[in-house]
Amino acid sequence: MQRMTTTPGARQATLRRHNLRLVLREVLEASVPPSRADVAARTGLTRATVSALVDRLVAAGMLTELPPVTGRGAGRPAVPLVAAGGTFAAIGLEINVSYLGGRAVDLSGRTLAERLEVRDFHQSSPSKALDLLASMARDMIKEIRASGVRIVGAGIALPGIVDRELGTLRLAPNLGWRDLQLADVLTRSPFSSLEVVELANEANLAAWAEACAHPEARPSFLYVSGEVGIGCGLVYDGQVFQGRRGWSGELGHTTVQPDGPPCACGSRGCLEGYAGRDAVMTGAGLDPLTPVEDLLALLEAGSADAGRAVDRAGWALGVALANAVNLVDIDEVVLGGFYAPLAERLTPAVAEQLQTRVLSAAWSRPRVRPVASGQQTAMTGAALSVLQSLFDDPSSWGAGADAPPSVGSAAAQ
Amino acid sequence: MQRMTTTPGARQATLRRHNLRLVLREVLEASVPPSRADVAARTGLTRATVSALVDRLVAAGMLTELPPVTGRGAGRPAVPLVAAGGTFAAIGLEINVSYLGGRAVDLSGRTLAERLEVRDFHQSSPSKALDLLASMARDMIKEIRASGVRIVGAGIALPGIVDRELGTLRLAPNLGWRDLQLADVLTRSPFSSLEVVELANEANLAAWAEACAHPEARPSFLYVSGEVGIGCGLVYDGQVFQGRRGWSGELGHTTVQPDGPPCACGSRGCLEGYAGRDAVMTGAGLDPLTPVEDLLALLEAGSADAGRAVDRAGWALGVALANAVNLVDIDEVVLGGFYAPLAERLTPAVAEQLQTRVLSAAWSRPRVRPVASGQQTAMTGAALSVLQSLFDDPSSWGAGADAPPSVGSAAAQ
DNA sequence: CAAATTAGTTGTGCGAATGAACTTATGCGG
DNA sequence: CCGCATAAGTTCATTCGCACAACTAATTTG
Repeated sequence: MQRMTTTPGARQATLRRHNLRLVLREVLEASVPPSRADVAARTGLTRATVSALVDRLVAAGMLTELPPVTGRGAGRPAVPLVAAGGTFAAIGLEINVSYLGGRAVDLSGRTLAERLEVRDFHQSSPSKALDLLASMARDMIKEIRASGVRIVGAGIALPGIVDRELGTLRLAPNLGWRDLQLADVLTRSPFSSLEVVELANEANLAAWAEACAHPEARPSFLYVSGEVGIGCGLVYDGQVFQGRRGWSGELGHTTVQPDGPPCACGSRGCLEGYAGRDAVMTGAGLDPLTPVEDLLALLEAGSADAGRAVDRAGWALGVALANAVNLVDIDEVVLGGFYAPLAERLTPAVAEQLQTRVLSAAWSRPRVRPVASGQQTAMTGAALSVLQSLFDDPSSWGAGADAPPSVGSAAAQ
Repeated sequence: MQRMTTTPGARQATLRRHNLRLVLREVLEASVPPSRADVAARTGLTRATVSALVDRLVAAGMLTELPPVTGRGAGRPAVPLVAAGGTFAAIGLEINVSYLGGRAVDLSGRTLAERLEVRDFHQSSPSKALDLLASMARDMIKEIRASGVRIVGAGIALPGIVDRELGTLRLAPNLGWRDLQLADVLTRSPFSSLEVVELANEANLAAWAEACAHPEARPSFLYVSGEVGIGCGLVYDGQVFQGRRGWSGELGHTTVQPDGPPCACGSRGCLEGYAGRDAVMTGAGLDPLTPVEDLLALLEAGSADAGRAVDRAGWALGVALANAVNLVDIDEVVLGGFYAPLAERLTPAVAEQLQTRVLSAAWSRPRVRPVASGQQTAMTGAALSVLQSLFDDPSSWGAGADAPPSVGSAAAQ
């Protein structure tokens, strides 16, 4: 679904780039470490070609050979290939309403560093938050570089509408931020030393992380990120659909009841008014800033208010999601953010609305499940989305040149 | 956003296929017939390479050279290239609730043949309608082949949920059809002689036709097809988003009012109940089968009922579209089907809802406009979508082999 | 009419993948 | 314990598409 403005003519270098990427992906997405021969069989390339490409990727520090496995029948034992750890990493950062943090992730998916600052950022000062974020990033970059890891770049997840082309945060209603030119921030201190710096919507990136949790499956689903605001990310065949300018996924301001209560956005009956964190907490008789655990406790204790608030959220979520599913032909919905811990209670109501309101539900019942990729998913997604630029073109990250004849970094003397 | 299940390894033939397609597209999408040198400049390929590729495409009958244009400054006059007419064509067929028809379209976009049978197919017999469609197709195929044109294939547009993988029409509520195995039909008489036969949703294909109307612009919009049912097609950067199984675009069963009137689909408050053709006609005090012109006349005459019905439709459409726009980051809505003639009256109400309900509307007002690609758009789209398979791989349609040394078909002797 | 300019063609060289033969390393059966 | 079957990985000549540069062709300009 995405094509660059003008596809450039393909030369032979394009061929190699393509196949290099193909081989790298094949290894990274495999459920069990494949050998060169496996990759050759799966891609249709010859063993000779794959071997040459793998050698480049190994030399560039993107893949590693594991010790040969013996005992799998006759023949020379295969050398399994896996993503190399400790050579390339990316930093994912996130500003959210209730926390701010960062995580550095390896090509092999390992977390190399992590920071988290839990604090209320409702109506906060952008410059203070951004300074905090920058110093966190600076700190992590220093730590990681010290251990000899090359940093591909950083991605920043934001809970609002981000114009990825211009580097602007148009609107983050719950942070109280509006029309921020983040492009300047990105050309300053820790970020200016990085090749790739990206902004994106929090929900889109969380969806990315969830998609990467099972790369071999190339899943398709709609990820719903329930926080104070409600965003969503559409994953299609393992790829995230980001939209032309990156504004997709504003599920929270989808209309559930056209004559419903007014919303701060100027519309009426938005999903957020029924299923946003504040609405649910308030409906349950809690302070909006209360942690989810307290709500779970109330539900456990059988509180009628809490039950009603959650049921109403599930109903509204179901209505909004049914609209989305009717529109884009997706059969799985993943509940993330603060919906994840509530999933057991939320799922039946959501599923019921999907069942009655989705036209295709009659022969293909949409599934609903909680997120599988853990906490603070968006910052992981931000890191992974930056690593993607390495997957997409390994040759521009050192896998292009011929492998050096031998020892160490004695090249180009 | 779309990738095949497993991308095959690229060999050198892949390179040529890619560039062949690139050159063909470049010529077809150009707003003014380009020369070989123009194409070279735009693609980044060398003039030599482009020349060789163009020669193949000309030999295969996909491109034609126009007489050299002189008087554009110094230098040897350029030979403009255009899509060749009269060598390749595709057949687009459509079954709709109020008509059934077909259209054969040329590579150059010219209509070579056309058939239309206006009749009421509400709750009709599938086999009768399909027989009629098949005989129409047979007739057109014969006529076109007689004039020496090669037929690439046929596409069939259907007003319902089509499973493109299985070749099944799952549900077409207004035809009264359900779970039809069309795969058999497609392996029978006129269709069995064609290389490409495709099924798709009517709205998706109409969106395709609309997208092809301005190929040089690579437009992005949401096409709304208002008929008895309401479907939509998402066009993104000139490409139609068809969904995994082709079920996308069921806008008509999007919820506008969760506790609204029950719909035949089993849900409540579906858009179709407010803005479907039957609802609008009935609301205006007309018989559902009345032609749109009568409704326009009533509006002209100042009928309060008609005005109210259309306004209500515009409001509901606006609500439903706002949800869609919030979800997918599209800034243009195109009104097609019976909404096209009503567009002048409908647009303000739709635009008003979009303005208040779309979160990004504050800084990027969504545009609303009527369709530009004429009547029975879906069958044109069906033909164009089949031609796409030729654009996508010209080499498999005769542009692969080396150009014959000279005269006629005296090759391979 | 010569010089400048641009379009299109020709021929050489390079690079990436192929394919077949080869080397390496194991299991298995006598 | 040896030799054969088997499979992984490597080597090298071949193939093929594109780049590059030199060339020819056809026009405008002065």
